[in-house]
Amino acid sequence: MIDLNDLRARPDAYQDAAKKKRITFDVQGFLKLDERRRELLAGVEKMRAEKNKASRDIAEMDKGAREIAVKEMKSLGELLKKKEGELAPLEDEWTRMQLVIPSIPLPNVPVGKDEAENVEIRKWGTVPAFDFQPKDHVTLGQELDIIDIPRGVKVAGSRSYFLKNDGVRLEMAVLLFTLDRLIKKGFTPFLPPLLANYEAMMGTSYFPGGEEQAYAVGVQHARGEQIESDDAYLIGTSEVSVASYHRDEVLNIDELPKRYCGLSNCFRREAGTYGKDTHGLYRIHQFQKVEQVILCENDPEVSAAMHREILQNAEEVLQALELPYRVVDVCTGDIGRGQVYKNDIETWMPSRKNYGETHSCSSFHDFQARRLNIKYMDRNGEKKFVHTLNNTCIASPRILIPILEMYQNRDGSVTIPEVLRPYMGGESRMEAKQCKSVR
RNA sequence: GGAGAGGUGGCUGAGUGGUCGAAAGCGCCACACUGCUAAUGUGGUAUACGGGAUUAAACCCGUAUCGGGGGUUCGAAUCCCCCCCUCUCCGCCA
Repeated sequence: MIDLNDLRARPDAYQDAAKKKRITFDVQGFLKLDERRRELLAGVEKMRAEKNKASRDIAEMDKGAREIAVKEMKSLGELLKKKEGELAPLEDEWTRMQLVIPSIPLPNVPVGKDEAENVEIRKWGTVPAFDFQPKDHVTLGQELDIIDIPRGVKVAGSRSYFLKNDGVRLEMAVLLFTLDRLIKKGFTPFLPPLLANYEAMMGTSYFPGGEEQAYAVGVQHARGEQIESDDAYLIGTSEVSVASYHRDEVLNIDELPKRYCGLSNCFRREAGTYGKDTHGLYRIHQFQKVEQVILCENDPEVSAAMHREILQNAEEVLQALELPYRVVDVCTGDIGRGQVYKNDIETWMPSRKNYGETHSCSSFHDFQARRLNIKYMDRNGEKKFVHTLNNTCIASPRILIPILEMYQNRDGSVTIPEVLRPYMGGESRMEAKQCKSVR
């Protein structure tokens, strides 16, 4: 949600933002509605004021006068109801439209139409040259008996998988390693609810717009008709739960910034991606992620510093894992409705012969905070909306793609990254046709 | 799922039909006092929307909001109905 006064003051800036973000939003149309609403509202409020005043007067009247006044009040009440009836649909539309007004991207965001126009800002690590024919993570996972995609599909449909044996341990290792690092840096860890209500989905700005990407929780009859539903959605990221943690709260400035991280399963319907990234563990319905969430002061410089911090945290994890990556400035066409600035980190994936997105670092300024109604008390006793930011710190099993592929050896075994070994009983290799769980 | 109690401002907590947007306390802000700190005194302090004055903020008026929605009434925090949530007890259960 944006500041309406700001929209009224510089409508062109918002129309421009919508255009650059490739979001359809008719600013002039909204302003017309806004004006019409104000007109009607003024009329309604005037009538209400009259009615309220008359009501107060009645209290001091004697019986006879009161009876006459009450009669007059009834007809006034009916007129008012009619006026209110005219206003109501306008108010609904006005509220609905406000939720889809995009925020204005920061000046340094490159203008572009889609992800192809994202701009690389730095690279780390060296893309490897194998002196043997490398395998992809699907083959490696199969041979090591740590990933079973066909049976995942059998049980849960497309884009499903089983991790087993060391695949389980490797994923847990990666998550725990990352979580521990963040905790050491002062982040408060959360295992948040995996189910969130509409308020949380809307507040973090996934709704309206992202409904079809979220699994809604309901009870369906076998024939498919909905017989019962809950106001609950499976989260696509713990950002939803963790950022909503302080919804409707007023924080103390001394508590800021809040450095939070959530470890959660993430669920995505991936509607509209048929045929895209169908191979392997890249695009799947369910995964696990350690997500960083920051609430800080309403100050662009402070939140910019926080943005750099959480971006660096993620980069440090990849560096510790010795995985080559690059960081891009996400262009206006690929940035979300609410984000004012966004970086993606893409990690080298040998089988794709390319960098693949593994992290996404977003600054929202007060866009989410307005929806979530999260404020803080300034030093002058003034209440302000916080700024919110979030960034992936690690997401698995997607990160297993580069780990398995980068660390594979000629004999089909996979070396366990050094920093993960303490989380895997000190072991250093995963070898084919061995099941360590029964060894 | 059954029975009972309850949801009021940043917090605690009064308020059962008419200046109640709401007592009191805490917290916070401003000012005063005071070697500093602490303490004390005085005043201020909900949010959103709309209008007016000014235009860097301050200010004035109005409307709505006491979990959410609907109803009764000239008038609702207060009465009625539905829903949501919390607590206690019972049932069921990983």
